Amino acid sequence: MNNGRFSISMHILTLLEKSPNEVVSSELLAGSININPVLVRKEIINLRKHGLVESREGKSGGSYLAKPAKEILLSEVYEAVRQNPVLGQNKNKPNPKCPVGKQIDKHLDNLSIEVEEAMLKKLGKTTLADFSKKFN
Amino acid sequence: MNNGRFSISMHILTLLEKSPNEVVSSELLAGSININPVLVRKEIINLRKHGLVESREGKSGGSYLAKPAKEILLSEVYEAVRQNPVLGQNKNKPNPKCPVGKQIDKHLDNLSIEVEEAMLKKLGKTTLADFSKKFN
DNA sequence: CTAAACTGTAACAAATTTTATTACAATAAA
DNA sequence: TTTATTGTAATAAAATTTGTTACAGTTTAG
Repeated sequence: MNNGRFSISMHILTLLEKSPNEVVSSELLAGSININPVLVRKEIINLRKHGLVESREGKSGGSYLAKPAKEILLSEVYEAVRQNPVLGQNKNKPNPKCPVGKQIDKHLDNLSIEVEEAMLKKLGKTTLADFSKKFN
Repeated sequence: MNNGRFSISMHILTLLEKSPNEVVSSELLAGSININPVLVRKEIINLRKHGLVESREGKSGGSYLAKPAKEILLSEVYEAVRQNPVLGQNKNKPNPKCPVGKQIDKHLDNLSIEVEEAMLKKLGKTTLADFSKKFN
């Protein structure tokens, strides 16, 4: 669940990267992403918690990158927004009386972890700076 | 969106693998997964469309694997249930007047494709038979 | 030193998506 | 020819995500 958060975070981070030495307001970010400023602020709280951005309150407040874009790996962004295993998970508990039902969650979790490792390895090869460079 | 389908499909396929030379009803599958039989049937329709299972209608009907478990790659299962890019996607159109907003969807899509390739490569190394062997 | 422009946060509402339920025609075996 | 089962549609309920409103707290600019 909760898809779309990676996109939103990447959008925020890219905009911040494009505004060095500036403090960007949630309103401005929301205008580019086209979502509600409150959602932006919530997402920023999360990014801050993971050490990717910093914010300043009060008038002419806003956010900025907590470290150089070259040092922000996209795998860090993924990990910051990650909530569930990539391969999903059962919401209902499978039947424990069934030999398959009894164990499937564990095996699917293991599989998900392996797949996630492969993803993170791939994402870890790109930095925010690399990503940002793609924009003309 | 729609997570949980990979788990459900894997559960179905594992149960079918564990019942060779048998035809398994949606009711029985639903009982192990602990979801509604109609959902199982819908998921089976999808798996059938992708050539992974076959079904028989009428009394003592049900489903069975369309080919040996050794020939079913978990990447095929993923592709069968795949609906959206792994990294998610924006629901709102970003602001086209913003240089970042204008291009971000394209760049995120490209990134998602690369990441998905890494995932599929990993998943392609395991067959349904391998997965099923993990169950005692 | 006060008004203005922000962030942080909570509470709630709306929209969307997922999951469940009910119902029944069609099919095929017993 | 009755019974168990799939296929499928329609609808309802539940869960999740997204949006909105409101406002206290903070900081800076004038």
